[in-house]
Amino acid sequence: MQFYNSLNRKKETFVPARPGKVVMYVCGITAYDYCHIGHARSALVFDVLVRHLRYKGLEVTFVRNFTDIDDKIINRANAEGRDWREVADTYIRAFHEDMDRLGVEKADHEPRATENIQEMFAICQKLIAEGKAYATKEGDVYFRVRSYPGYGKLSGRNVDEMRSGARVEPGEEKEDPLDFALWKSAKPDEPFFESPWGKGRPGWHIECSAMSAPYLPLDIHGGGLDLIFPHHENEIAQTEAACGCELSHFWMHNGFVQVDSEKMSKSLGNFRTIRDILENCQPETLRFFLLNKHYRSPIDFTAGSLDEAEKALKRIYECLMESQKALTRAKWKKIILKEDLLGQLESLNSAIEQALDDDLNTASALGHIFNMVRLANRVLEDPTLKAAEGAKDFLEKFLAAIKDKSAIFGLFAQDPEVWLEELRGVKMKKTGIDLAKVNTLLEKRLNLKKEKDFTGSDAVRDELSAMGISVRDTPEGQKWDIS
RNA sequence: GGCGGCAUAGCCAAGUGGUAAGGCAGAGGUCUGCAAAACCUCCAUCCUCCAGUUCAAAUCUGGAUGCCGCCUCCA
Repeated sequence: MQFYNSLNRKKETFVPARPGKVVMYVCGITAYDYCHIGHARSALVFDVLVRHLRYKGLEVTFVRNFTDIDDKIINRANAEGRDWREVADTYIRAFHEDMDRLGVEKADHEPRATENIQEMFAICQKLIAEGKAYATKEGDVYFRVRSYPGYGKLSGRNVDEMRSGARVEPGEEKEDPLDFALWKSAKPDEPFFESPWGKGRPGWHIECSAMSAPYLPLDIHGGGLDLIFPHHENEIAQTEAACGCELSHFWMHNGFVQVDSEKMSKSLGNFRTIRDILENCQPETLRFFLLNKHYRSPIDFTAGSLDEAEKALKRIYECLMESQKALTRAKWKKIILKEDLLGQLESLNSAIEQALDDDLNTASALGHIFNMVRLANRVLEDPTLKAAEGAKDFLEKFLAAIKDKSAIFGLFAQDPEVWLEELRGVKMKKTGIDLAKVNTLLEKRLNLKKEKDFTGSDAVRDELSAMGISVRDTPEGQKWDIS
């Protein structure tokens, strides 16, 4: 297995520190608003990573934190006249709801910043004692950036060339503009914790250092691309300066989701929340869309992108349904198959695993799923082949392979009929089509067809078509779909 | 100004040294009363451009152009 390690900017063979065991920490959300599609991507990418590692037989300890004290949470609480704790709780709950719907598994540990205040004190005190941090008269604690020689190794920055910290807020007493806050003194009316330096609250970066402390050293640390600087850089500095060990051997960062080729931002007003999107599509469609591209590439969310994902997924579910149906056959014929179907299936199956082993290439892996589907469709299409014992064997193995892989992707796991029915419901809701009217027309068409009045039945079909309904005739009768 | 990333068909998207996966859309065929779905066939002699390395490059190197991200809160 190899993954791209942001730390060295190249793919490296993944070897966990302890054989067979992986410790993975991913930066979770700051709980001040509903999650958007970008949060969904990050969660999904690392969800699939964990699933894949487990699939490979590794014992994974997965930690994903919550930031539940922060300026934005406080601002939101003030604006709504609520307690900040209540705001954080609300959005943490919402996070879990959204993630459940998307099929993102819970982390093994989901620490909250406010539950780890003592650990933050411990880190601060150790750093101060060793001269790597200092407290000011106001009760702020700053990290002495120049005391840590490795500063900038993740983001590829040079301390002497950085002008980032050149900004010093009024009232700050930094020794060096580069220094960043570990602990912030509380302004009047702000929530606070009693600390060795007076009333205050944690700086953002120290939270993750405290929450990851019980699990060190980490094999993989993940998060969004934007967190590389300053968040992850600072996290490395604090933790490594305090513990003297490596924070994480691998750093993995997921790319951004853009909306109509623009960055999602509050100011542009183009935020798309998960719950908003799921009003009009199945969770699995969003999941498929986000996994159908390599995790490090930027992904552009546009009006049509979910429709495309939906059609692609439907292709797979229809194939699964037909395969299941074909297997209900009672008698199978002894026919020698000309083609080595099982061999092809097997090589596709291993190609999927290889793709995931190579920097979690879900896009490539899903491509191979479609190749499997094509293979199965070919069997299903040929009446002779379909009845052969070899086909039975193939279809059983095909369904087993899909089921096996669905544990990694978190896709294709539902009952095909249920999923397709749901899809119809979603489309019905979206288009506002009247089910009763559709059924009336379908019945009318059926009767006309029985009377061989094809002109009449075609007229009804046109009428349905105008409504956005496509009808097809199958051995089991009329089937319809919203196009 | 500093650091980094990306550029593959109408669209989405894999491929990082051996001659272009997959999805959507499109064309023809099989099937069908006609359709639809499915299947079969076709759809990039070429991967932004220029130069170089190599027997061989979309893939490596240098340069150009374009787009994007980070450097301030951010998944």
